[in-house]
Amino acid sequence: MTVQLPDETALEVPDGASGLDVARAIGEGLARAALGIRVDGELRDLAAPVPDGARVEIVTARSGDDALWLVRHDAAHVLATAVMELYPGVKISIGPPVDDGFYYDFDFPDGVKVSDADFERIEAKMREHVKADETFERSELPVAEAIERFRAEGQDYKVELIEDLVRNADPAHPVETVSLYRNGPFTDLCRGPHAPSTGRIKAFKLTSVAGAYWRGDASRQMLTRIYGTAFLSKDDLAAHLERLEEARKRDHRKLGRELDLFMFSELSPGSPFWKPNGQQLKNELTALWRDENADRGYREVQTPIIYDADLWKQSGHWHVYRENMYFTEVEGRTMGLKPMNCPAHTQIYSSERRSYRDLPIRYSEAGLVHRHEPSGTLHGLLRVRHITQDDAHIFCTEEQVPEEVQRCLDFGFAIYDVFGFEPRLELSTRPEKRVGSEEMWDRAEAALAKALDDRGLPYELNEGDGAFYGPKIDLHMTDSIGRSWQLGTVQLDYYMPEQFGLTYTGADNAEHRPVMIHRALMGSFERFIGILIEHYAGEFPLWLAPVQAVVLPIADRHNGYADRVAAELRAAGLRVEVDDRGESVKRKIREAELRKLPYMLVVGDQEADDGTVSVRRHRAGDIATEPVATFAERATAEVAARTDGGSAR
RNA sequence: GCCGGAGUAGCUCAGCUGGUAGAGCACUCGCCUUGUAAGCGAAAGGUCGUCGGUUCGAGUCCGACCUCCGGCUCCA
Repeated sequence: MTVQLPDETALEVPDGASGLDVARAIGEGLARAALGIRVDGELRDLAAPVPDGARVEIVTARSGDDALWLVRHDAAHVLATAVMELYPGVKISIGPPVDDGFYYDFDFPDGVKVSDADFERIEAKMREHVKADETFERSELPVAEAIERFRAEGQDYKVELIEDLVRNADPAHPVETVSLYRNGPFTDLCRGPHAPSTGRIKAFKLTSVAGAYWRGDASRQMLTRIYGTAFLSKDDLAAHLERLEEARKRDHRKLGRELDLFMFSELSPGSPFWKPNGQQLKNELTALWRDENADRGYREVQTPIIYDADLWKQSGHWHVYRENMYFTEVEGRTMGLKPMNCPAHTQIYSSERRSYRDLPIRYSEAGLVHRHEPSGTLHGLLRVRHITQDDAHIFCTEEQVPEEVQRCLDFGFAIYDVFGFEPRLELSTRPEKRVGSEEMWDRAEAALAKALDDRGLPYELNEGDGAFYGPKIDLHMTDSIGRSWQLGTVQLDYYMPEQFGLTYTGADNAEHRPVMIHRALMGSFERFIGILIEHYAGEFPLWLAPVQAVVLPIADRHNGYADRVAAELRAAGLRVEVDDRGESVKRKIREAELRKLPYMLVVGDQEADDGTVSVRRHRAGDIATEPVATFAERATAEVAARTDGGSAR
């Protein structure tokens, strides 16, 4: 028979040849290096038979993700092997490879707690199995036998997995057998594939331990998940750990403290305190948002943060969202802090009679909302309870929906472009806890999908993750260590206009129901700034930098001149400090560099005589000695352009 | 909310098996008057997250709670 190789050549191999046979036919060296194969696009064991005419690709350490996937999958099994030996009575569940490594979930016997202090011991045991270079052997077992086997071993989770496999199978292709993989003393229920043997894991490390619900279900058993990572060389592992270390340096929580941007207090968990520097940055961002809103036909409003529960009953929040809201009793009335601005905006809408000629009406609000996020989910600025949204609600006719949604997307991309962000798009559809009719959801979901498709934008379908009142298009960004966060959102809502009885008078002089579009582009200033800090690693573009320049007099006698320079620059609209402490220039520069201040202006006898400043740019070093006015022009132009001035990394 | 870990000076961290707290940097003061990433010296600074327990004695051991960190669930 023949197989197709990636370079389009055909290779003659004996009937029934395995992947290894194919590799051998190409070369002995390749056969030794082979970890697995891709057959017609599917990753398989090296030992798997190859069908006649198949396209076969040999996976080696140089195959990138395929190779990592195999080795990490292997490492997960080796982890389970070690844990089974060290902790008799442990029950195993699942252990897949993931983005940066792998994990395995265990149910340890009562009283056994595993922490990272145990990693050394577990890793040592894992090393033994890697060194032994145990072969991964695949076998197939009839379902009944497999269940019996795992039941006998007390591996209840495996039994449940097999039973579910059988139950959820396509009736046309019932599951009759399951595959097992054995390495050394350990056998696991596993679909595969695996590399030929444990010795192919050239470098691994356990990284963390965490709780994880069995099958991701919060009502079920909490298992212990051990995370690790594995690579094809020690250098790759070292490089990976190095990257993690670098990522930690740009963690917004660390930079927020170091750069004096914000702080937290135990007395108000999940609520940032903006310090002057952080507030300055937030103000600049708000100014950008205001400018852009004004350009696009939005009118800014501000609404109260606390309302009678009646409002929340009418909006649906009371029924669906109460758990996440803060309530208080005042003179016998139940009042709730707003978790969203939408009901408030409907009040303004319905305060007047509206004509079709008025639509679309676009209200924007830097709205302050409070949500009682579960304590375990709070995370710096990225998950807070005190949220300032760059919110807006558009009231329009059904016909106007497509254009308004497009405008929102355009607006979002325009904002993200300022920072060089490339968000990932998601379309989130009807959730389980929802309001409104199925027909309404069909209509709304179709409208959003069409908006994305019309522009050919790639997006992910996130089923069941919509808002309770309507589907949404979300813009996601990742933080410094690769966690994804939702920022912007555009939500289509037919429900709330109905609930609040919103109307407009049409050209036919009859009353009609408007449609509401909820949209936040940055999402919240808190989360957006968190991402921004990590994106810039705290080295903000000039327009955002809380302090844009610091004047550094060389000796006390230059303080007067330094003050005059600062005054001139402030008059030009720049945010300038003078460091007139009796410290050395070296020290002042070092500290300014650590504060990541964009410009340092050194002034001494020479500069005072000539009316100049010696300009040093953060990271770049000395760039010029120029008249104060020239520097002012340089800096104000940079600010006006809202460019990153080359500081983004 | 759930599982695990952690909480010592403003920050980063020491403090062995219980014997009433220590360093560097920062802050304050003094000297130095400085030319592109740390000048020198002195003083000061802590209810060891909170509350309770064990003990002659608790930063250290035990319990509860709070907050933070890593995940899980959740993220309207």
